[in-house]
Amino acid sequence: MPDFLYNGKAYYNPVEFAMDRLGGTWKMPILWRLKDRVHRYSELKKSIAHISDKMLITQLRELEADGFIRREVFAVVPPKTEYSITDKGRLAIPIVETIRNFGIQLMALEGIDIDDYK
Amino acid sequence: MPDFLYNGKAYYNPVEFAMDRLGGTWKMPILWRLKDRVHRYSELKKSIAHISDKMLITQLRELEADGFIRREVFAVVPPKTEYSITDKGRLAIPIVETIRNFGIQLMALEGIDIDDYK
DNA sequence: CAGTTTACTTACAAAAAAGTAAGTTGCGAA
DNA sequence: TTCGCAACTTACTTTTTTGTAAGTAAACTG
Repeated sequence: MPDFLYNGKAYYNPVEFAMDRLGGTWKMPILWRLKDRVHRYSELKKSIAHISDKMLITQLRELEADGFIRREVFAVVPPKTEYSITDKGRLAIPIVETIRNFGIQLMALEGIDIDDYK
Repeated sequence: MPDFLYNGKAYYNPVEFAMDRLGGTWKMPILWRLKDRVHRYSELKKSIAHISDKMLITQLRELEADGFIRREVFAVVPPKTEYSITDKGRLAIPIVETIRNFGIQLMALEGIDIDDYK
């Protein structure tokens, strides 16, 4: 397995490259919400339990920098910002779904109640 | 999205549950090797560039505790230990492959050379 | 009896990710 | 003139993950 550099960072394999973009506690939950419809910042905040402003905004910014989502600001007061998924971001949805289904499968194996996810 | 507890830890969604088991720098590379054949500790060490003894052994232990791999010790000197994937671990392989393919796709989009992974 | 081999183990340090809490902006409403 | 709203921003701390380096065990070899 050869190494490669991207934006000054060394990666050892494609899994690491992918997870550097999709990984962490919050990115996949965000993409999962945006796959169905546009969300305002405050809607994401309400929809994703436990996330703090700091985490929400940093993850949104990183997803935007990676081209997975797009941010549209409206010049109104109080402010309004809408986040939506891009075509590139849509490429990630099947992967998120695969991971999610695997999680549900593992949860079922461990006897964790799954009904909320069906 | 409801929370749930497992082994004293709170999870917010199935993705987090799955990634708690498959995530980190080394677990998927290990499973990816074991999918084809049994490996001795030293073979994994040689095969996975940059991994330290500490990381290799801790990740192997966690994968074993989660039932994804199995460890067989031979009573010989110098020691010999073989690691192999379990049926449960095999369930993870398609997920690893999906993530890996997505990583390759992203790398291609960024103009990173992909030939080594085909 | 010192050296070699393999699979670990341990202590410690560094880096990365995540969390907490408080503050900022601009304007329309009360 | 103060208040509230929505979308951030900042400073700081804690937690988690990863890395580094050195050491151990047990038996066979020369």
